[in-house]
Amino acid sequence: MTQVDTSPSNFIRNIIDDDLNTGKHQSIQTRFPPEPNGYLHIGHAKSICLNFGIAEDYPNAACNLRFDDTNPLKEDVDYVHAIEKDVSWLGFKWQGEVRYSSNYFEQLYSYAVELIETGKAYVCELNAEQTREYRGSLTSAGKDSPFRDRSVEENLDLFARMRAGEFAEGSMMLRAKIDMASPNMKMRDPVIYRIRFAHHHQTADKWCIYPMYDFTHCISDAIEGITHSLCTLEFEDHRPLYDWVLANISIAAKPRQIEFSRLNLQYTLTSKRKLAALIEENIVTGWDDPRMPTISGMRRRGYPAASLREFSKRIGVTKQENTVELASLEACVREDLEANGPRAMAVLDPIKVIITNYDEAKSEQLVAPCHPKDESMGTRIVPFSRELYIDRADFKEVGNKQYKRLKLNKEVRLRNAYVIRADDFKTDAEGNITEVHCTYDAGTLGKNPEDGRKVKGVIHWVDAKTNKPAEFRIYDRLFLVDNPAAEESIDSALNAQSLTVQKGFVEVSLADAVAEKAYQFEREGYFCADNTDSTAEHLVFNRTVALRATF
RNA sequence: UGGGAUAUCGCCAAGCGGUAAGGCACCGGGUUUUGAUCUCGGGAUUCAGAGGUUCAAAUCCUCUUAUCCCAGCCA
Repeated sequence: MTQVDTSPSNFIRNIIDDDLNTGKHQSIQTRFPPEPNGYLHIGHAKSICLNFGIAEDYPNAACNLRFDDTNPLKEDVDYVHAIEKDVSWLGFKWQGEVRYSSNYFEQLYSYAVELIETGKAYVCELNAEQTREYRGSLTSAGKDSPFRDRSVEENLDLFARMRAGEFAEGSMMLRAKIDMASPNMKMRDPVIYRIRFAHHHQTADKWCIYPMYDFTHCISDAIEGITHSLCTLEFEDHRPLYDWVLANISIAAKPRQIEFSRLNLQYTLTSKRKLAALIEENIVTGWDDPRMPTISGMRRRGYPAASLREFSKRIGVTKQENTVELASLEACVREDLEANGPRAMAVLDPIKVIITNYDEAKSEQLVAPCHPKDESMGTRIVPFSRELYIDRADFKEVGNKQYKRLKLNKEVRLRNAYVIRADDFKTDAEGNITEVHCTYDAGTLGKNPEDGRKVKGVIHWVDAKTNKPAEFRIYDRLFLVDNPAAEESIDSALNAQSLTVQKGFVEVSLADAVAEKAYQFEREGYFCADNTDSTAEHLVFNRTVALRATF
């Protein structure tokens, strides 16, 4: 028996192993640092699982949740709460209190002053357009700002007055004095403070200057004792700056930034900005629309947190650009739901079945297992009587050999009940089937026909008397193209059929279905009651994912 | 010659000089009161390409090619 390997291996964990083995670090500290400017999505789930996963797997390791809130214009406390909820729901616990970069504004300011004092930062008055011109291009060097050689005293004075609110937004900025000719654009005297007369969700109106990401992140990491600062590939060019800041201020800690590739998922958008646009344009109903790749959307859709963790584990962590197939995610969802979803029956597109040889006054309380393999899930009562509903797709007057369902004059098994034979059917004026008349074999409950007849097909059904009406929301991918991010106009790539609604019935045991709790509606797929719209009076079920279909 | 990164099966991904793991997808067989599940079996003579070093190379060296990222007072 080989041991089940639960902790994944990847190049980052290899680095950590080395750092532990060589004694560089005694324990590991990571952080998950979202900006509270939107909801978390599947891409964040990868990062969360990486950072918190490391914290869980290494001795004395921990992971902080830190809001990188240095741009008050884009942020909101509502996002803070939603993000906390999503991380918790995914099953992770952050160390101590939630952190905010804004907690460190005062220290950040002091370090900026230090940089000025050592001649490594200066107040620049170039406007935005001039700044861009002076920066040069990818293939040509930039040129020094005319304000670059101000005296320390003047810089100190100006910076203090920037903080005091004496200057207009955009009129001044603090820049690190590095190298305007650096081949790395990020090192061409990057802006480290800008003026913003904006209300901040954490610090209110205390500040009118805000530090930039590159200055803030590395220092926040150092303050928190982060050993490994994990971020995505687009920050590779920022690493020299990250190290430069820490090397040029009086802080001892030297966290290491390591970059990994972000997750791309087929047919889905993983950009907060673009997801926000979908909401803006009413293409979806909100961040938690079940079609959204957000954690809250997937939760509402019925994806188990464990399946998202499993997915993160399976896709791995590398520096390679990647686009993961949707099938890979869905396989994780199905695997979890197959094991954990109690079975039930629901008919999404009903037609009536009348069992002509079944007593009108009679009704039975059939007992059905909640799971075909897991007896611990128990059983449920499924009422059976003369009139039932089956799915429209499960009856045909004539069907070929491949069609294993109900055909005229043929038999089929009603799941958890009897074998029936279709004798007749009725249609409406348009020729649509409205009723199927059947006879049942009373000797086939819980056993095969005694004469040895083979009945191949099995179809699901609900009792016409005791059922509960329900709305079913069937979801499909939001986009027709596998890389919607590459589209210049999203609208033409939209899948008009991303949501279809069906009205049908569920078995009575589902009357009090709890929101987000997964069920397998046999032969239909995995469903859960909608956490927003489902009520006892009006049941609404979301199809989380269909069953695998192999015919 | 701006800089930085990446190239292993359709999609992910192990591999770290000793002769190509695994998952998803796919294709076959079996079981089954879910066309589900489960189960058994199949698949890279080959690691972007070309040279080179070595008894031995996906792993080391050289060159080439392709792709991604960087010119916000966003993160």
